[in-house]
Amino acid sequence: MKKGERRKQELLQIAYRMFISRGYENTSVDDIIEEAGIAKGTYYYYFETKEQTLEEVIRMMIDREVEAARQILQAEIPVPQKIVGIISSLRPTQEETPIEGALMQPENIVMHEKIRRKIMEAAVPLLSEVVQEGIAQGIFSCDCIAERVRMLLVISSDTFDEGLFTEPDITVFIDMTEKLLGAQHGTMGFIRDLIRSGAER
Amino acid sequence: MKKGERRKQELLQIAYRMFISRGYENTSVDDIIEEAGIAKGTYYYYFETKEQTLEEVIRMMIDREVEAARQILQAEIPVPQKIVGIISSLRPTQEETPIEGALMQPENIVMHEKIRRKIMEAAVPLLSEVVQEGIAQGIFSCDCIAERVRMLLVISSDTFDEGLFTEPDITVFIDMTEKLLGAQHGTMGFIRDLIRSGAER
DNA sequence: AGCATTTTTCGACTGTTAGTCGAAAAAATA
DNA sequence: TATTTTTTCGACTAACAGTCGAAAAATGCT
Repeated sequence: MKKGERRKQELLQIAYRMFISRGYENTSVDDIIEEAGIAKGTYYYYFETKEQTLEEVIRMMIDREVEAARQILQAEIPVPQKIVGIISSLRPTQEETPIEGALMQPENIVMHEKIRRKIMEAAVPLLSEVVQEGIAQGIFSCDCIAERVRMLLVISSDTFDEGLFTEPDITVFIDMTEKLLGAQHGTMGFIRDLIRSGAER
Repeated sequence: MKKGERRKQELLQIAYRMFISRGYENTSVDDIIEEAGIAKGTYYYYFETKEQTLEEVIRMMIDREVEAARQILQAEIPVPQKIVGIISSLRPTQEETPIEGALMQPENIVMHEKIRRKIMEAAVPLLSEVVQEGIAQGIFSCDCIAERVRMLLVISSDTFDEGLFTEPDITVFIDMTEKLLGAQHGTMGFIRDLIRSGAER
């Protein structure tokens, strides 16, 4: 029962790398087993279907990202920075895709969408907590927190996944974030500088 | 050159019906040709790939919906109603899926996402025009119209495609729509009644 | 150790699918 | 009628996910 667990982790790692770099649809089970140097039957001894592998790969990613997000949750930084920090730590791709980077958007919809949904689930409770904190500090003021957080995530993933970094896009995003949470105008303005300095790199 | 065009339309109709009712992924080319009573080669005489068929089916749907949306654009109704009318006329599924209805969300991501993007493209200019009209009438007040319209579409598709019709979801949606466009509180409140009366059915 | 049981591995096999191709049939044109 | 173009056919290929029974390796038991 020891060897098995190691093998499974190894396969998950390989699948993870390949799904990220070439995309889920463009990675065949044969590709994975060739890379791993095992036979078809061995693969299916560990996974019921290819989709289950994807599911587990995503769970792995999310777990890691949620862990990072929890760190930020407990950090000693201003609430607005926490929000942005958590959202961007839960962002997929970016560092994940070594060089290519864009291979996540164009034709890898299924994986992208599954990730998006899982992140949504994981992020709502975390961010809700931070928003509560913000309300307690008088920075935010709103009801229906979970629903607002959800909407914040939706507009974030649209804006950032789609790579909409024009000035008006950012302006609207900031404006909406502030109004969504009932924050004073300017509260989230620092996002602009963050994106600007991040985009240069 | 006449028979060919008819055949193609016929195939598009069949594909359309099958994609909608069973989903794109669950419809094989063999299913389509069996339904149409033709041979494989004939299908591929009209379409390069299955995906191209999907593309054309979607174009067909969107064209039809955009036509309906244009009617609303020119109608003599208040601007807020126009906005809602256009958005819901561009909504996929609903009437499209005769009985099943839900077959669009669960495991038909690729098609759903392609439709979403196409609708986005088509809807932004239409809605921007209406928003302009609203601004001229003093009902709305905002800059970055295209970006705001885009965001409105994003939150609409999330809220409605996902079927989030709880009271808080609707409240937040209405609130955000008003703030997004710089409308007075209450301007979009009628949406609640619309959803309520629509949901009963 | 020797034997039995469980875990892990193998790879040939099946079935489904998208897509190809050359040749025949049908329609249009001359 | 002859020829050229459009349309149709269906057998074929290649890629793929997933199955299965049997062999090998590891583990436990006495």
